[in-house]
Amino acid sequence: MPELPEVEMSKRYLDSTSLHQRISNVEVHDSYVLERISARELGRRLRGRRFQKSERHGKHLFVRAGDELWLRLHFGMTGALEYLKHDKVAPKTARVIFRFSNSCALAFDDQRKFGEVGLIENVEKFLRTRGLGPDALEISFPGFKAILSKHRGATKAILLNQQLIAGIGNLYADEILFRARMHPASEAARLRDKDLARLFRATRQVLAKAIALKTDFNRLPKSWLLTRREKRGRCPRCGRALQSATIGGRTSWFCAHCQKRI
DNA sequence: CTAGATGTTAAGGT
DNA sequence: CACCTTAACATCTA
Repeated sequence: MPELPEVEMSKRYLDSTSLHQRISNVEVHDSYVLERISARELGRRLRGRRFQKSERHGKHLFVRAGDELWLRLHFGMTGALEYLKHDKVAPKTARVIFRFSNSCALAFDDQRKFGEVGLIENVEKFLRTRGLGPDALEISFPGFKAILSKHRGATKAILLNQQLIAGIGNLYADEILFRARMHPASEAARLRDKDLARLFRATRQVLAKAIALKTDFNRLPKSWLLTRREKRGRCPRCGRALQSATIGGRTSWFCAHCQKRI
């Protein structure tokens, strides 16, 4: 479930496993995930280089491999990284494998192939071109407020719009709205300062807590909606049945009693 | 067998 | 222009 917290975990995983090793080869097992680059070119540009550091923005991960050379990873719906120690065999759905000269490797695994692997020259330029908004954990309250109040539409749709705020996906958006006790369909432009402050606090709290718990769903607090986000799920706060509705094109789960429409 | 699933984008409508 | 909905992508599971 690669939303901001999961991508942050992938960043830390990559940082702790895959830096400073000489890239000896790049195997592309399915070029469907390659973005604007051929398998041959990807290998040609990366071979002989080392991953130096990584940066995350929203759901994107950038790995520096040289001057003006960054690997860009997006995890789509099912993307994940797996470090393969000493020729350990890659998972069947590994789409790209970065082989290191120490016989270890980093696999980009992606069952559903909605992920993206590409090379870019400049992170800032990429963010601009892609039109991504500020990272959900970097944005300030004034910035958050400005974005929400300037746009019409359901609050949840704004939270999900990567061009406005980058990193929040469908699951965490539901949790954020639950913690802020706000109905997902509340008109964003109508939120008052105290509502915005609540929503901002919930955003930071949910994302930070998810990271602190290493995005392990089994360890999420019992008070969270996420663990009950399913048919016949009940509100952890009041015990009433949760409802689902399509908002912003995605399925939303919420408690109609605790989350009032503003 | 069918519907739906964590992400993104294009197309068409209001 | 700003917003909405729907469909599409690939693949698995309930």
